Amino acid sequence: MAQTRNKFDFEDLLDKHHLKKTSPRLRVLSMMASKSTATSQPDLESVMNDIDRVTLYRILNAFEEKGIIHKVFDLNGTANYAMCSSNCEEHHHHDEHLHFNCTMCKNVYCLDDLHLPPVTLPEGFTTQGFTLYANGTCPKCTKKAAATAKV
Amino acid sequence: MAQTRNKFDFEDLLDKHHLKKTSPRLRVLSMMASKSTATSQPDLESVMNDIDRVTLYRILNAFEEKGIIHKVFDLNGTANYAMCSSNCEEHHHHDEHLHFNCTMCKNVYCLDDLHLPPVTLPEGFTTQGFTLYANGTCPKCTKKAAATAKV
DNA sequence: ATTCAATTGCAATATTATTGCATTTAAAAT
DNA sequence: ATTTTAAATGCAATAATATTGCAATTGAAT
Repeated sequence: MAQTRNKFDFEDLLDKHHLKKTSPRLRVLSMMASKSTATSQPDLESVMNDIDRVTLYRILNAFEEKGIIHKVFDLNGTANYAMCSSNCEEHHHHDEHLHFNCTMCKNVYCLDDLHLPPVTLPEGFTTQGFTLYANGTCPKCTKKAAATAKV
Repeated sequence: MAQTRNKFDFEDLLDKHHLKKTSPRLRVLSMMASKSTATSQPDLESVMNDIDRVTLYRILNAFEEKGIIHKVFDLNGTANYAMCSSNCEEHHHHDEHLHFNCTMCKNVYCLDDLHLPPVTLPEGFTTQGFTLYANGTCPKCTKKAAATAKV
């Protein structure tokens, strides 16, 4: 479930990272925070079509560098962005949770609670982090499919 | 280690999938099979710069559809391609192994032997498959780093 | 209120991907 | 072996996506 955040949370967040509180930035933040899934770059663009494409790129990059959001490519290679959980630090993301990519609605769910079982790598490989992806059908689409099947 | 394959293996492979044995296709296959890592689209393009870009796209798509290769996006969102292990079927890939993405050389290693520990998804999610990514330093780059550090 | 630096938006450019079509090539048929 | 046919390639055009430079604007500090 998306955390409930208000305007002031976002302003504080920007302050904390020495970013100016501008309207495009606040809008991007509130859009992302309102959703339970990650938001794809195309979606952001079409919803915020009055914000310049380039500005959007720059906002997303800035947020990512500051550790406010994290970027995750879905299984089709499109970039998706989601708010970082509190323990993300600048330049060092902790998004080692499960990314569930629904093949029907394309949404990417960040399932924070699910942590990965430990994996041992072959000799010589050292790792900074893991990311687990799953693809399949999300609850919403499962329901939808069941509903249409009944008709 | 890359399997040793010869020209005839590739011709058989194409035959099996009712694809004509053309020179561009055979070259793509032999390039991919000669490497122990997946090959990025940019690399393919620059090495095979005499093959038309469009042709390359079409070859890769055809191979992927037939289950000859699989496509994996590295952590920067660039497409990488690797030969499928024998148990890939058309339209249904079995690439549920670990994809190790080296942050130094950018190479993607398909570590087939490493299978994933079972993961239980939250209620409502049904999955078709998992993909585990790791990023870090591969054996080659670790050696390289050690060598330069000594100097 | 004024100043200054950060941020935005626009224009231009670069990179990456897709589509249509004429030409070529591999395989099938004769 | 030659001809025929369908598949595959390469080129040109276009679309979609990403990046860079710069002038105008805006938020925050003075």
